[in-house]
Amino acid sequence: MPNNQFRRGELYSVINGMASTAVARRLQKNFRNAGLEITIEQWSVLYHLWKEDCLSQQELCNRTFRDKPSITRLIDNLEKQKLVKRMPSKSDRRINLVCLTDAAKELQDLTIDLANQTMNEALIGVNKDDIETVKQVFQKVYDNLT
Amino acid sequence: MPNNQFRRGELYSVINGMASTAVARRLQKNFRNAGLEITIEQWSVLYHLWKEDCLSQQELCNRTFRDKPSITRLIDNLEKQKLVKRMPSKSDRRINLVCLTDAAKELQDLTIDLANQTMNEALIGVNKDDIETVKQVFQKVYDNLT
DNA sequence: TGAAATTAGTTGCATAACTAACTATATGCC
DNA sequence: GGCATATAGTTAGTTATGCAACTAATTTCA
Repeated sequence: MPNNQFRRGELYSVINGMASTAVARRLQKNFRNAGLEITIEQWSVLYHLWKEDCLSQQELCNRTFRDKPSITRLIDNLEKQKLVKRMPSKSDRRINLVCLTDAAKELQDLTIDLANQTMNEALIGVNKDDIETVKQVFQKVYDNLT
Repeated sequence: MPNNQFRRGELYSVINGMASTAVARRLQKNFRNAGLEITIEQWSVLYHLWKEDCLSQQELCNRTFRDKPSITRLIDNLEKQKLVKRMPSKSDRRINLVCLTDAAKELQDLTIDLANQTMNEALIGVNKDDIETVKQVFQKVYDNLT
């Protein structure tokens, strides 16, 4: 199990996503403790659908930074759990629109609360300017590489 | 495929490790282009062994922030590729010491160069103080959650 | 109009992650 | 000494990721 032997100055740890996986693990645990059976990856898809329902799979790829096979399988699993439904687009028969079910709509408030709580726990003692800096660095890194 | 539609101010994207996975993907690609068949996960294990050879699996868990089954399988795969060898510890028969082979030692310089190059590409236009801030925030988040 | 190229999505294969349950060895303590 | 507990590592099952190759529908353009 991970412990606290991380040493400051270890840039390669950034590659391994140390902090973000710690957040992800905690959020997953908080979902489980609340009796929710969704994974954080599934939740991240739902999150974008709550903001805008019935997106194409390609649009979900763009918004969640995943490739197409990943989205295909996440949607497969979400469909099995009856949280989303694939609807063929009327204007372009190549496209599946992914739409929320009522069951998924009911998860929105609770899970977003849990996510906010988790982020608050994670960010105790971190000041707002530094959070802004992290976001800007992430954006820059992402832009540099894509 | 991920594109550049990320919007600033989207904290949940941090959860998904957007930037660190972009770095990981790029490093993986750079390995492949150099004809190296190792994954970045395998490389992260080798990286710690280059700093200190013949660590126990538990110690590799601690240093790479992975759980025990993950390390078991990474070592399985590294052993298949003849890059490490499990050696039973003489003082404690529960322990496997994971030691580098000569083949692995030869990978050190090239792969660390590739990693440095990748980090440099990723960090173009990011100033040193901001990198320090990111590392400190990561450390704080990690400490908060563990 | 019709062939070539592009776009949306799926499938197969390999690697890796997490959880839970397991074996084997070592340690603590009465 | 011997039982309870802790530690090191493995195995099984599910989910997720990355890549390459694939099908089907749409667009481009000669």
